[in-house]
Amino acid sequence: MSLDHAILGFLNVEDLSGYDLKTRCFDDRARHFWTADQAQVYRTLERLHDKRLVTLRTVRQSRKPDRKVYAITDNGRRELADWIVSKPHLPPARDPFLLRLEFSGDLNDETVLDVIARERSAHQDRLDDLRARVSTLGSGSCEATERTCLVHRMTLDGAIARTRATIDWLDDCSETISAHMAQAPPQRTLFESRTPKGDTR
Amino acid sequence: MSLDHAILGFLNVEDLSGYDLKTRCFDDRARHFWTADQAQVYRTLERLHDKRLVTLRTVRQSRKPDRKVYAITDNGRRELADWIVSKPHLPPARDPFLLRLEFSGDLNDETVLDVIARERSAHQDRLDDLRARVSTLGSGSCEATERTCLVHRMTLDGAIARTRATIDWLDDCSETISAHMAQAPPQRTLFESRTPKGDTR
DNA sequence: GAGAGATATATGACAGAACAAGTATATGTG
DNA sequence: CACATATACTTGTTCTGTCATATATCTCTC
Repeated sequence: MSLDHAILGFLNVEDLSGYDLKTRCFDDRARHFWTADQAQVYRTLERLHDKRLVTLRTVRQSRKPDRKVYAITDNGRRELADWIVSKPHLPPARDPFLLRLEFSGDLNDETVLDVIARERSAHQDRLDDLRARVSTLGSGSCEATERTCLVHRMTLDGAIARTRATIDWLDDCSETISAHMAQAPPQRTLFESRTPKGDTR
Repeated sequence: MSLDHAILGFLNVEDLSGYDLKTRCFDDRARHFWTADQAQVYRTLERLHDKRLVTLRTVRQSRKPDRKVYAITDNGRRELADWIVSKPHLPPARDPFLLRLEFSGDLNDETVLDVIARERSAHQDRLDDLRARVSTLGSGSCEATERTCLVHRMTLDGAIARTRATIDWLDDCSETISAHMAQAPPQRTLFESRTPKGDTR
């Protein structure tokens, strides 16, 4: 699965320890398209080592705990390249906000507007973060090859494009509901006043 | 988890069996924002029943297997309403395509263009499906309340907006790489170029 | 010198999700 | 008549991801 290949991908650029992968890669560089927690990273590294896709050397440090530094093998590189060009499969859609929205038909307009506004705010925060990261790119933070730098920039642009589209759509939703409010009479709130239909068990 | 609330949401509209939920709800109506497999649906229904959020009645059918029809309880409705207005949390980003793109710095341009084109095609299929579903909405397929119909339309619009943004961005990526190809000398290929043969991972 | 925080790795327990397969009945198709 | 398909529910297994916690050392600050 993808976490294996994510780790192989980072190791293809440079040798890294589990700690490096967690902090520098997943929490920092890749956080707009993949995340992983520490336990997952360490266990996956073990698995990749068993499969001979990475090698391991222990680096003693003078005044810090030992580091276990992993390096990709030729098998690992082959596995990575095969995966990159393998058949694309879109992950199953799973969007908690659309779920909420779908079921908010019974809520009053003010409540729905508030739910939308809070969702918008979360996406705006994400957008600010993405833009801040793009703005640091030109200024020497990308010391890798030009191509590596280019595709990284592309992933940020992709995340930005989708986030912007989401925010614009949320604004449309707010407008639609506001318009609906203006022309419709104040509504009854169905949620509190449902007729109890169920006997207990 | 969200699946619990998805099921409560559907049951808030009408009583349903596990089979109904799987086929009519998750595979059909909700496939643009949530999916679930059969095992998951049945096990979740059991859990909701244990928690007294739904009730169960068995309906004998003359020439078909019995149906276990579930109905939401007042507790279930309360749980659902609380969840809808609860603090939004954006799910951690997890996009296999961005992962591939990030690590494709070593591939030759033609290969990357092909990977992008195949990804675009998958999104285009999704977009076609979404548009087809929107176009059936006006014509009486939405027999529910006006509000229920409105928010459902909004969820489709949201999925469309994001898919369109993704396709536009993929086109930008293709253009950028084509431009890069035109001006740069033929590149060394660190990876062997691999024939893009489907293989699911 | 006490405590917070960063560096570094590891394990146990568990829930959620995916994948596979099994049971049963009825209908339609070639 | 065999086979596929639709209806309807169930079980087993594995994988993935999350959370909490543990160990150990060093640096910085109050």
